[in-house]
Amino acid sequence: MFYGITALNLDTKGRMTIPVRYRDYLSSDQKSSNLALVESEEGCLILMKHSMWLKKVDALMEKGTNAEKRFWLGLSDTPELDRSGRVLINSVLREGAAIKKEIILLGVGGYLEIWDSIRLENHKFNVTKMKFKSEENHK
Amino acid sequence: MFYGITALNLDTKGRMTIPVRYRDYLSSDQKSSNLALVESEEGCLILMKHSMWLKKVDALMEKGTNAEKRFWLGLSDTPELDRSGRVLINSVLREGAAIKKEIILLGVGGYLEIWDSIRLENHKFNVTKMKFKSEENHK
DNA sequence: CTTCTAAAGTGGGTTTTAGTGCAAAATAGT
DNA sequence: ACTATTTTGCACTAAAACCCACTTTAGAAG
Repeated sequence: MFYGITALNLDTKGRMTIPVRYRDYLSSDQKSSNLALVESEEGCLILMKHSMWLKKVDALMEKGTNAEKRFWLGLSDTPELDRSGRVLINSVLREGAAIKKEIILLGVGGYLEIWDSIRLENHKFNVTKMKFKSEENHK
Repeated sequence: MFYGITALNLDTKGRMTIPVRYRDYLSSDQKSSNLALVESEEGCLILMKHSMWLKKVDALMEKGTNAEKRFWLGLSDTPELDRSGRVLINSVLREGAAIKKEIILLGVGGYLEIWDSIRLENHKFNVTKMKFKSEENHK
C-alpha cells in the first residue's frame, strides 16, 4: 500500500525516478508494460499497476459510458519502469496535469498521485479553505 | 484494442500520421479502403477499421433511423493508410470537428477518437466540472 | 469537346524532435 | 567517509513533422 509524500524532479525528457521503496511492488506485474498512468479529474495524474488499470478497463468495456471509457482508456498511457527505475510521463499527460519539473508524489492507498507542486498547493487551498496561503506558492 | 493518448499534427494537406503501434491492426482488413472515418456527435471524429464500420452500417440498413444512417453513412469517409502510414482527413469532416493542425488521438477500445486539441480541453472541462482550467492548456 | 488552370490529393525524401539507455556527477543517508 | 539513491548530461535511435515535386481532378474558357 502506498502512503507518504515525496518531492521529485522530472528530467529534461519528462522522466520521473520512482522512489526505490515503491519499485518492487510497481514492477511485480508480469507484463511488458507494468504500469498505467491515467489523468485524474482533480488535476493530477494517477500511477498504478498495470493489472489494476486492466481490471477497471475490462469492467468499463462491459458496461461503461463513452465518457468513462474516454477517461480510462483514452486519457491514459502504459509506460514501463526502465532499468534505472524511471518512468516516462507522456508529454500530453504532462500538459494536462500542468506538470513541468517539480512534482509531488503522494501515496494514496492503492495508487500514487503525481502532482505539479504548485497545482497541489492551489488544490489544497481550494479544497480546505485554508486561511493562510503563502506567497511563495503563488508567485 | 486501442488505448492511450497521442498528440499529432496534420500536415498542410490535412493528413495525419498514424502512430506505428496502431498501423498493423488498422491495415489488416483485406479491402482497398481499410479504414473508416465517422463524425461523432460529441465533437470529434472516429477512426476505425473498415470492417467494423461495415458491420455497423449493415445493421443500420436493417433497422436504423434516418438520423443514424445519416451519421454512419452520410457523415463518413473510407480513407486508406498510405505507404508512409498517413491518412487523409476529408476537408468536410475536418471542418465538422474543428480540426486544424494540432490534434489529440485517443484510443477508446475498439476505435480511435480524433480531437482538435483545444476542443478536447473544453470537453474535459465541461464533462468533469474541473475547478481548474489552467491558461497553459488553452494558449 | 478540348485545353488551360487551380486546387486537391499523393508519394517520397530529409530534417527535426521525442524517446531510450548508459554512465558520470551530485546529493542524501548511515 | 562510504553507500545508496537521485539527478544530470550525452549519444544513439526511431518516429513524426516537414518539404517539395508530381499526379489527378474539377472547373472555366475558348
